[in-house]
Amino acid sequence: MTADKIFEALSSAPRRRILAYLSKTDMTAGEIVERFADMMSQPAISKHLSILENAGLVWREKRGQNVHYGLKEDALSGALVHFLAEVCPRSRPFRKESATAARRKAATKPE
Amino acid sequence: MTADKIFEALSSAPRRRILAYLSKTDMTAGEIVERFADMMSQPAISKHLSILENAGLVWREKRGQNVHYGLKEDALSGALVHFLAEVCPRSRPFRKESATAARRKAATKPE
DNA sequence: TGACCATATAGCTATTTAATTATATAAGCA
DNA sequence: TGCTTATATAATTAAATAGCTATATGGTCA
Repeated sequence: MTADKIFEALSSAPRRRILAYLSKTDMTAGEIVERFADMMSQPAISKHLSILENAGLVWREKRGQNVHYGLKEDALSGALVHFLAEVCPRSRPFRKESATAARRKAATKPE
Repeated sequence: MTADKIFEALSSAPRRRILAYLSKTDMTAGEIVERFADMMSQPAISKHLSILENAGLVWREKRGQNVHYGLKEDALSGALVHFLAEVCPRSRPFRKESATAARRKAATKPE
């Protein structure tokens, strides 16, 4: 939830790749592990997922034997837009646009 | 210049703080060191600056005895907006806005 | 209950990171 | 030239990260 945790979570290429997968659709841990087959072990992915969850960037839901993960778009775009607004003053317009996007998303998929 | 380097550069709180300073005005290395007095040594700051430069997020110019640093807003906002567009499909509108902002910035401060 | 999935945790190791102090480089000035 | 200031680099060390294998946890199903 803090900027520290979010940016640290984003500093890993595998974790950014997981976020990209989740941006298309929710997935189970096992499905994500498959995408990294012969590249990384199951426990490694599990760790990455817990880091992402801890940063507040993904949600997790146990359904029976499986654990489903999904992207929390608001948290991600919110954090980056906030940072951009702070550090790229000339990009201020982003802010207004972000508020709109956030509202649109909130209406679609309440967390 | 790569996403890897940029996100790794952004993963450090002191480095993000340096970027925030530079978003207000260009500074010399020494001025930046002062802001971190009794928190971090001069060589530590020097290293952070070289990581930021290496990621393409700041420029550096030697003027006499001093070295001036400044933010490369285009690189920073470009990278983050590109990432947002990839990972937060519902934030697509950002893209159009970003193109506008980039053009505005390019006209103001060519790299 | 007992075997079998799916996922998480433990314990370990190698690598990377971030800081420090000490020193080098190079510009400015007496 | 020789001193001082500004910045970078080197060498070292402590702590954090990322991966692995092995194992635990907890749900499902016969």
